[in-house]
Amino acid sequence: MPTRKPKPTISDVAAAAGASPSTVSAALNGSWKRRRISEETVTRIQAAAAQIGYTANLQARGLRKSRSGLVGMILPVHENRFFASMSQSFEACARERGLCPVIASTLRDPKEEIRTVETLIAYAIDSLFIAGAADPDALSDICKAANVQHIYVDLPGKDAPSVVSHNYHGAEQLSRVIVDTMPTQSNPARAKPYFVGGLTTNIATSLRIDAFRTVVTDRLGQISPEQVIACGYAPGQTARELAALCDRLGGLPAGLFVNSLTAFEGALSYFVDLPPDAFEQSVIGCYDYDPFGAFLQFPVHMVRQNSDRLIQTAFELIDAGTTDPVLIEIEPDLIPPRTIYKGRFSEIG
Amino acid sequence: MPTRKPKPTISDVAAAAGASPSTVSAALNGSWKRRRISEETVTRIQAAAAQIGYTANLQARGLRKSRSGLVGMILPVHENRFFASMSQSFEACARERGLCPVIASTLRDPKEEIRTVETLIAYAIDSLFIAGAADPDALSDICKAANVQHIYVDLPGKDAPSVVSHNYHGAEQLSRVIVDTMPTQSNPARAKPYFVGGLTTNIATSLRIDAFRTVVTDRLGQISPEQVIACGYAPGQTARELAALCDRLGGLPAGLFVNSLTAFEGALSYFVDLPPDAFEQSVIGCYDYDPFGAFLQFPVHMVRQNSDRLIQTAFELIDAGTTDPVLIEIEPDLIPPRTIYKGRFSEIG
DNA sequence: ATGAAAGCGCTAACAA
DNA sequence: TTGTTAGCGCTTTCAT
Repeated sequence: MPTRKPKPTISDVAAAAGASPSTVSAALNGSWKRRRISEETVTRIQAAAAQIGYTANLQARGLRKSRSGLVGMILPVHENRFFASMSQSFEACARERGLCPVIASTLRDPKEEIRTVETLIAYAIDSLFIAGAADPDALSDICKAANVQHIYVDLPGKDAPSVVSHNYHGAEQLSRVIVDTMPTQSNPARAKPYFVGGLTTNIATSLRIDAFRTVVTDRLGQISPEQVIACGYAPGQTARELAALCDRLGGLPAGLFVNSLTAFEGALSYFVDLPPDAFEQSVIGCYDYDPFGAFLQFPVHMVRQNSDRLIQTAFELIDAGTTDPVLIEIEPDLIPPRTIYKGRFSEIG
Repeated sequence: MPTRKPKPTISDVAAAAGASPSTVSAALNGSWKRRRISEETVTRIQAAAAQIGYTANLQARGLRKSRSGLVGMILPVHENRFFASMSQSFEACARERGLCPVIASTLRDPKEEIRTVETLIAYAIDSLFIAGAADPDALSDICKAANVQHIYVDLPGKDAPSVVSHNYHGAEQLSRVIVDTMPTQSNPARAKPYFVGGLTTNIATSLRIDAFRTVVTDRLGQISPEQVIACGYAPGQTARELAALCDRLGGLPAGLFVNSLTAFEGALSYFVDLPPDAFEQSVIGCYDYDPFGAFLQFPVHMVRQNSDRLIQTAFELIDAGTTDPVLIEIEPDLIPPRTIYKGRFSEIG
């Protein structure tokens, strides 16, 4: 077992460079311009630091400055292309600003959300981005109590700024393309479009349902409550609900609006057992985009939220110190079936 | 603008409970059992703490104990179902241990990897999990210099324990199913199987290529170098290479082994422009699994790495303080086309 | 059974 | 132009 050599500290550098700790501190963190320290000393100190392999202890710095340099984001799941894109954008924006991103998934569990936010605050994060929380407003309360700057992305909240997709518009477009291209069904039970997935307590979901209802009523004259199945996000649950529905109808409905990728994943696990021609009499759409989802066995219309703009705009608000509950809505895009969207990382991977 | 009320500290609690800071500290972090503090004082202190809404400053604690309670993981990209699953498993394991996970993506850029690891170390992470690094061994050096416990997941490294998928086995199975089910092609140019994606400098890729070569040679008698196109992970690049290949061959090859989901995504963006019958004379496989990829327009054989077991095993090694470069290989699973694997989160989403 | 005091590594006044 | 000092909030001997 090799002897643990302790990490060099600022005073080691001071000793090596023949300067005082505070001078070293200033020389190393850039604040030396304000402090009239000779450029020569600075170079000497930097050399010494490099020489002995000094790197700052960011915990200590954070403690002293009461700014940690950490930015937090919470989201429901990593295994979801939409949230994964949010993470990717979030990281890029955080890095640009010299901040260290901390991303936590909370599985849509309100208790877990609260625990996680408290933990992040305990680490003195400078700001928090909230995506897809089950109980957004509870989180706001915690942040306000702790005086932590925070912002909602993806879902609007009160008491803090929000940058969200224009859920109504997106769902309206998706509903229209579904309703307008639905094949005519010989079986009248299957002639109606259905909405499946999500939770009515989720604001995004409820806006999307509104849009779906309006479009359906507008185009078809009426809609019945059973056409909206907000059975949550869990794939397993969606699979079961869909199976039950198709059982009742005698096949897939002519139109299916799947709300969220996780629900869609559940739908897939049901679809897998269907014969290939089962999809011929249906048109399917999914709110949220996944490149693989775009090339399934049957065509799928998808709505792509612009995670880059969502996150970038949110960062700009945070940078500006915005704290009042403005609401900015970003237009999502309707992506036709069999279209692979080329993201900003398509030359990296 | 409301007055900033500073977060209550341990001495605020001390004052409120009529005790000393050190007693409060002990009472609150559980170390009071060792310190013979009366149960009554403990309850009194806990009450006071709850009363004034005290929560520990984890930065300060970390500084003092030189253990932050943070565990880091680096990976190439979030927008990849395999790595997203790793994140999900990593979070769960970290939380179980009362640790706070910090996940960073480094876009397969060696410089970025190093910068990121240095940042994580500067935040005094207790340990680091390395997944899919472009230059794994450079990271080991940094960790060792800083005395940070670390482990490789997904790719083996030297100088530290590794828990990886059995890449050879996985690729062998995938190659076999491809070669054995390849349709006979009228056009001899298209009769051979191809490997596309990844980098030969990546150990996982090179093992998979070995397996592919061996299987092809074994079954078909020979293999030529041009059958292996290790053009990196970027979707755009894979798309271009594939387009060029199909141009040369006059269509898709009879067998295609796509190495990694990002490469597969690139392949898709080429496939999208092909007529539906273009896939009839080919069998396609992808190393790594994606639920949507499992139900594409054409059947896809996929290899699913067991991220849960990968991460769990790695955590056990870390828990045990293992520091020598053991290599543990976890068997991946071959997933037949049109099979949706039900993960542990299928009832959550 | 509890408290006093020192110090983790850093930065920000304030002196010099 | 640089050094000295105090202190961020916490834990940990060591006294009491």
